[in-house]
Amino acid sequence: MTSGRKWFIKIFLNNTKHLSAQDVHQMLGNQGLDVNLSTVYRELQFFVDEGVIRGVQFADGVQRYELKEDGHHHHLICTKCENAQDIYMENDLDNLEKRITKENNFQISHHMLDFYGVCASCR
Amino acid sequence: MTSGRKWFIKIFLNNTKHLSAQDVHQMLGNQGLDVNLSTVYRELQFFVDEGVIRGVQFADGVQRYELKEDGHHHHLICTKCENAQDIYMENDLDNLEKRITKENNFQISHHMLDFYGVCASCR
DNA sequence: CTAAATGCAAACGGTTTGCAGGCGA
DNA sequence: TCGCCTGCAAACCGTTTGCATTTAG
Repeated sequence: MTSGRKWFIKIFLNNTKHLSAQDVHQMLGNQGLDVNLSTVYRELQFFVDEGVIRGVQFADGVQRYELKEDGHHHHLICTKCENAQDIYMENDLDNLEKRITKENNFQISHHMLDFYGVCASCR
Repeated sequence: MTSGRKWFIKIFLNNTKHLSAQDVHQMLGNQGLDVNLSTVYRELQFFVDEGVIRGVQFADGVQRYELKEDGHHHHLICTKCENAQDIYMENDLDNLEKRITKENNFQISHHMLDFYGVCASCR
């Protein structure tokens, strides 16, 4: 457990956002920590392998990460300010998944559901 | 309307798949059409601007395209063979969208819903 | 002391762009 | 003819990798 790694955890725990490698790199820089960008990528991969974080993709194709302990949820992505917030749904799409699995003979393991639109503060 | 552009349309009309620029480039090549890759990107952008096709993103971050006239639908993406098929839902998530819009004060314009799993032929 | 973590530079894959020439209307 | 379409090469951006060095346990 190195000092750099400790900072990683702090950044993710203190942040509700969905961070790209560049985001993390910049936030470390803001704290005076001059960590190499490739180290950032390696740390992110490390935490993915450890099951601590998980990658998410929005429409721009950039890889972002979120804490896995936040559980399964979906995103409201503002097309103006680019911010994304999490939303949680009871029962999620369980019934829908069951129906689709049956009707299409396709064994669903998980899904990604993201809503795009304009958030309250951008309207 | 150049000869190359005609081929583009054919490829999309004859194809139910979700094609990346590289896919299209290769398919053109298979037909003996040696179109430059950057031309492919430009054609794709042209058809996006014209409203003929639309970009879609799966988990790998590669930009793919589908015919817009296929209407709104979702995807069943096989994690083994990487193929994606379209599924259509009556009423879609209309009620869900309304509820979320109201509960979160977020004006939803559209959504992306993709299911990941194993398709019939890969099981 | 050893394995893991890091910096650095180079390579990579997908995508975009500037420019010069070619083609369609 | 004129403007759009195209090829080519170079640049770009996010990401990965090899290698030498430093650090933690």
